[in-house]
Amino acid sequence: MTPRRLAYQKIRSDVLKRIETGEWTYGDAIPSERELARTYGVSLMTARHALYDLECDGVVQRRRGVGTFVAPPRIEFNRLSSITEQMHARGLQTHSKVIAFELNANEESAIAALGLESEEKILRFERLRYGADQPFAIETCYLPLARFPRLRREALDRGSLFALLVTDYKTRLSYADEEIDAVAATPRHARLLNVAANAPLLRIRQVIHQADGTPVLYGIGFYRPDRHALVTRRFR
Amino acid sequence: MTPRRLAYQKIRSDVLKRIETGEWTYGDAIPSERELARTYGVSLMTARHALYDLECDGVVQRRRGVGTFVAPPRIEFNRLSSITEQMHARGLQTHSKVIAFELNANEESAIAALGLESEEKILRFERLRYGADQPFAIETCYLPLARFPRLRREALDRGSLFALLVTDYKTRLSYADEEIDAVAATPRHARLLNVAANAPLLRIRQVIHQADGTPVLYGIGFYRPDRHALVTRRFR
DNA sequence: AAGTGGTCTAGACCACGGC
DNA sequence: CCGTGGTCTAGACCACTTC
Repeated sequence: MTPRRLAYQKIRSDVLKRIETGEWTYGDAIPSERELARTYGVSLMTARHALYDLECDGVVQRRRGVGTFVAPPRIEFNRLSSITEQMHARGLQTHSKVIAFELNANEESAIAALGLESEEKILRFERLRYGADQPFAIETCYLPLARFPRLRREALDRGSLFALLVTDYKTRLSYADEEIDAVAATPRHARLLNVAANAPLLRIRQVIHQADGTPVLYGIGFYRPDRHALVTRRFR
Repeated sequence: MTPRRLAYQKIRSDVLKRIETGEWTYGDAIPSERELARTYGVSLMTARHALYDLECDGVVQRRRGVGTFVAPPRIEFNRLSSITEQMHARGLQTHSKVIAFELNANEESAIAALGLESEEKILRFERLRYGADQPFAIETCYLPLARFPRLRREALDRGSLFALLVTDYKTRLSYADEEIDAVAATPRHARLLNVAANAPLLRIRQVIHQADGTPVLYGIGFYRPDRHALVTRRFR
């Protein structure tokens, strides 16, 4: 349970919940500032604070003289999200198989990407990822062992790595720098992904940072281009 | 008619100006809420409002118990820019060779991407792009002829397509939706790009929109992954 | 202890939109 | 006209950081 001691956060999350559950949907008017202030027994400024935050987050649109309305659902571009989250958002099932797990890896590229000293221990694991029961990606992750002790292989089998980092290790994920290119499948990759040898694969290398800027994860993923295309929007 | 300056906006823009002129730079403390309130003769809440807005815009960082500071300059990621612009920013020379130019193309994918009727005329051209005198990409562009009449082959040889669209046709470029994957080089691509047949290539398909949302350009690019990687930053 | 940002009150008046 | 959001006041107390 999360402590809800702040009045404006209480209002904020209550409104958010009603929108998320579909009780209020796109275009619906939500209670006015004065009404919220009255029902929650707070001052106008406090009710405003809640609505202002929701407007900044794009959840809500306010029109002077008219009211406050649920904003149209946003399409999130360029968002850092895990495969599990992406697939789930589209209503697709995923699962993974951990095919390698090593407590003391030693790879220069990972050490450099994570900004570590060469003596530090690194956790390395490799997962074969499935969507609709077909393998579509191989991902290798490197994490500093000191930051994530007791991370066990079994935990990875069960669920989302992102969820694990956030809940079990209190990681505040912030951003990822990514480099995307194309490579030919090695015989091993070809076998695991069920494609021809030398078939083109999309390769994404990423360093994920937490809120304070510290790198927490270095990942290399190889994706079957027929099953996973990267979609982005760029602005001028 | 002079729009009356609201107190919090006045504070906001004054602070912004001092940052833009370099009077206050990255890391500097800016006056506290109470100090701003006093010097502008407004209440605390009003000074707070100004600082809160600046924080939302990422101009300023606030730290409880410490103060408010100028935020580090933001790096613009995921910006829509042409190859010419990207290369130029890194101090690299590029040139292109137009290897196809067709006034009345008829390709379903392009017509659909541009949201046109099937009878409309489409301009199609293909360019082989060089960086440091080595070919690294083949790009095919489709544009609605009605929007860009008199676009001549010679103009493309000379300079940047983006510059042409902006200056000669008053196009206000706004955003691009892109789809990125990997494909094997066709024999023709392999020959032009000087790679082995079936070598992996990065493929980027994009629809560029102008400010009013109208699609103005559909492009397919094939990139040698050893000479051109895509770099992005994604935020949580 | 002093100073900072964070939350909150109980009002006020203004600007706007719809009826 | 009434109800809406937008701005603003003059205080209050709390939580946090630094000295």
